[in-house]
Amino acid sequence: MTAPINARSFLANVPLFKELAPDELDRIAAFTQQVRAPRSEILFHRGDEAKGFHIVVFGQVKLAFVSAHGDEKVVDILGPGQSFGEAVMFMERPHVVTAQVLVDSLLLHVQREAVFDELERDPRFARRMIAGLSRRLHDLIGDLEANSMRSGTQRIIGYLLHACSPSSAQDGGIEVTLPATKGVVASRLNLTLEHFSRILHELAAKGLIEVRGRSVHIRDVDRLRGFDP
Amino acid sequence: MTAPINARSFLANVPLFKELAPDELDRIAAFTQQVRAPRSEILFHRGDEAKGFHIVVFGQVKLAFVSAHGDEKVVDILGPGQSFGEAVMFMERPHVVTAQVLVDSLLLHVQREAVFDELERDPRFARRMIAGLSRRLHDLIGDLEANSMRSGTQRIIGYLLHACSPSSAQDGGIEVTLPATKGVVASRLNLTLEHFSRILHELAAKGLIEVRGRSVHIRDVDRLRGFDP
DNA sequence: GCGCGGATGTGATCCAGATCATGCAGCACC
DNA sequence: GGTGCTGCATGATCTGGATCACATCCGCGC
Repeated sequence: MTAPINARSFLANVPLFKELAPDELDRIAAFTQQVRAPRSEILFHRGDEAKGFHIVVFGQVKLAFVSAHGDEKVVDILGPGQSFGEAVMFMERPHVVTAQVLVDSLLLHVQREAVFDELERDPRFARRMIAGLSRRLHDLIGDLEANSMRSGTQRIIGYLLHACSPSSAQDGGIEVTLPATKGVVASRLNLTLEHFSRILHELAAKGLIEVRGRSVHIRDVDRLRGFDP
Repeated sequence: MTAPINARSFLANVPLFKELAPDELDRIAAFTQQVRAPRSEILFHRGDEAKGFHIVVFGQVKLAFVSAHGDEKVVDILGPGQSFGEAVMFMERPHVVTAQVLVDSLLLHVQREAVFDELERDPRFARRMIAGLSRRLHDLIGDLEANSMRSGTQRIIGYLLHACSPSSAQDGGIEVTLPATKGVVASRLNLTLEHFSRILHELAAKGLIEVRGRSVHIRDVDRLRGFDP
């Protein structure tokens, strides 16, 4: 299902490919295919070969470890503009996580060859790629720190604060909407759904937040930030 | 304490710089300085500016999170040939971990500028850098998985097996030497020293390993691998 | 060979968070 | 207006691993 024309215009808006010359974009587009995936579809499993990497155009994808026993731990929840699978593609290794689509989505799949070729040609592209990997690495270290040095409550607070950081600091508080079901977010934070639920209610009981379905209202950002110690 | 001549010959043997042309090596060397650091010296703290990245020539360095309360969690233990600090350098962000020297060491410090310049010039170098970052990312995801999906015992077994994987599979078993004190290794595995000690003794009690100081003798690799479930 | 400090072993106890079990609310689909 | 699903809350209980508190061991300088 290759559709170079459409893919091209999407590509042009992905951070990674912005400012590429038209001919470069054409070459990339030639190796790119659109992937429509309905909710709950699995894009790849751990162990599958990585022939390229994915970009989310619209929709939502989760990356997760899945144990032999079926229980899973969500590594990340990805939305429009975000990409995944690059690292594993560069190493020419099988995927280490499983990617599952959370809501009906459109993705682009860029083949390895296109990226490798472009790296040879355009140092700016290489820089962009390096920047992307570095950012990922940085975020991952942040998660590692959170998981090993902070309590569940602290992780949730951190997550809420992070999720709302660029948003308008209205003085009536801030509204944060969880990107996925509570179960998925809980797992992303390395918590069980039950524990997540309890902590949310505890924070609500202390007047720090209000929860209505997936939307969390933070009454006072600073008070939430300076909580618990 | 810049010493281009010596640094050059070290650089030539670092995986990252292997196969670079002599003039490229010269340019890098011009921006590289040797750093001698005695045991327990801190190379940088979380929050310090990252002006470049480090390579271990000989010796050993640990990277760790340090909480306000003084307790730490070791992220990695690095030996000769390994480098660290690249990701943070590329993002032009302060360090997120603290680096402390474990035994008297010699390091190289390569300045940002040298790397950025070289990236422009040599796509092979960019590829090498990308490969390095990808590997790091991959390993980190492995740690994340271990910490969130495996028990302490499983993490220790995994660590032992990984540490001996390329070594000679003598049929009398394999000898693994812990790279640092048990306290440091324990923290690396996200365990307390006490817990680590107990698990080691438990494994020894089951006849799977023998521990004598820092050296661990694995009687039967396959039996160790297929333990616990 | 003595004393000292860092690195360990071991027991007793504690606790955050997981598990198990159950109820229930929405919401789509006959 | 059931009937079945998926998502969520909440109570009761369990447990891996952390903490605290000592006792040791071992190398090293003097």
